[in-house]
Amino acid sequence: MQFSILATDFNSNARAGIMEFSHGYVETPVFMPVGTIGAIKGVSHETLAEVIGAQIILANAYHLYLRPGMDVVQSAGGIHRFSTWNKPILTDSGGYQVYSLSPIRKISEEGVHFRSHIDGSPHFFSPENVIEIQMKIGADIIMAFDECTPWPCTYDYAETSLHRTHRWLDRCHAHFENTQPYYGDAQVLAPIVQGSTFAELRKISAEYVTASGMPLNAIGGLSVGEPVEEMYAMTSLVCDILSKEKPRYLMGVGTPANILESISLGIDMFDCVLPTRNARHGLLYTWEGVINIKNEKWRNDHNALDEQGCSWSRKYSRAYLRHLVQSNEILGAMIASVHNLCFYQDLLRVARRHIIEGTFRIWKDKTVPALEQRL
RNA sequence: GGGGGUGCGCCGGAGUUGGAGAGCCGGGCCAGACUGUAAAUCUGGUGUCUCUGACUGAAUAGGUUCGAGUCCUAUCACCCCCA
Repeated sequence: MQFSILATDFNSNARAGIMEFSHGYVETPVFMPVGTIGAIKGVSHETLAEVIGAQIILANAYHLYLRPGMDVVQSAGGIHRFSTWNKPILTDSGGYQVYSLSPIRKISEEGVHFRSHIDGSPHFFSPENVIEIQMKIGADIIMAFDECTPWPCTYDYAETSLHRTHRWLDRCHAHFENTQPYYGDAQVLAPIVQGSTFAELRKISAEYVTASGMPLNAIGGLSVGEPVEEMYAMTSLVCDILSKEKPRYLMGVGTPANILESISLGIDMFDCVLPTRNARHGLLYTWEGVINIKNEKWRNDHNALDEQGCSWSRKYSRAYLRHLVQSNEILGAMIASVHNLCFYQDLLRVARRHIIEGTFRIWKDKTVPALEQRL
């Protein structure tokens, strides 16, 4: 993987760059739509590439491992061939599921025993087999196996978890170095900074991750319920420590405003379920603010969803989308998802342009309040 | 025209052997939540008011009773059967 920084903002830590993978280029800062099971819910790959213009997407090792299973993905020749998405893909390790499926798992030094959320069957994830699974999936970027700590959590818990995550990182690294890619395409392993909202722990973790010398670094364990100020504080602190020459990935973030603020702190990569999940629940993001399309006030609004949006957003009306979402029609979820992903894509594209022009900070300060309006 | 049956919330069900209803379930509707997706999910509201509490309410009008959504009478509406 190659990463080049093309421009840096004058009044913030924002930077614009480009990453090169065996499956293509990715311009940063970038938003990666979340396709947990190898599909962005409700959005075809054609639409994703041609209408939305996504450059890289996420998939999840935990979910693909449980279903359809590694045998299927491997016999297809990896996730790119299996899904027909031939641009870069990042797989999450399942560390987040250790957090979100906490009632049905048990963490030990060796790894995590858990039950399938699908059929209750018992399974075991270790740093080694999670790397193995992700190499078999064949994503361009694979994530270290970590524990995403819940918020709030005690200092002691965060510290214990943090050191275990670091030991797991070393095991991930070792297994990664000793394994050849299954499909001949280069893969990179990304370590994850943890430490909850404790500055001291975040610093230790950022230094540990930096010392591991990997080509792309991630920040995890944020946007799990903590106040946004704490999220920004931790992100800022960690960005100052992580290598400036390497891409920084803030996992699971966030709202449009979160993304712009985090870019200004030095983040290059984002992923979040909000644009797709909220789309299915009727929330649309626009430059003027957030629209709840289910609200009665749109009932007879035959204007376009968003005049500044993509071809779909300019074509379909608010009243029509309200009707579709109201009726629980699949097409409603599809249109809303495409709209939101297009908006996120646009947001990042405009942000990048301002970074290159050196006007990011000013533009960001002016834009964020508008993004947070409710329409 | 005769006989029988049924009437309560926006809708559909359930239920009430004369004994505490603003009240069960589902739907609709109105809002809210959602951040490395166990999520096309979840939560709340949905008679009126001067709203931490009151008031009105079981088709309508009477009646019996300590007490009526429940029993009686009349009227109205709808459904079924006969002519």
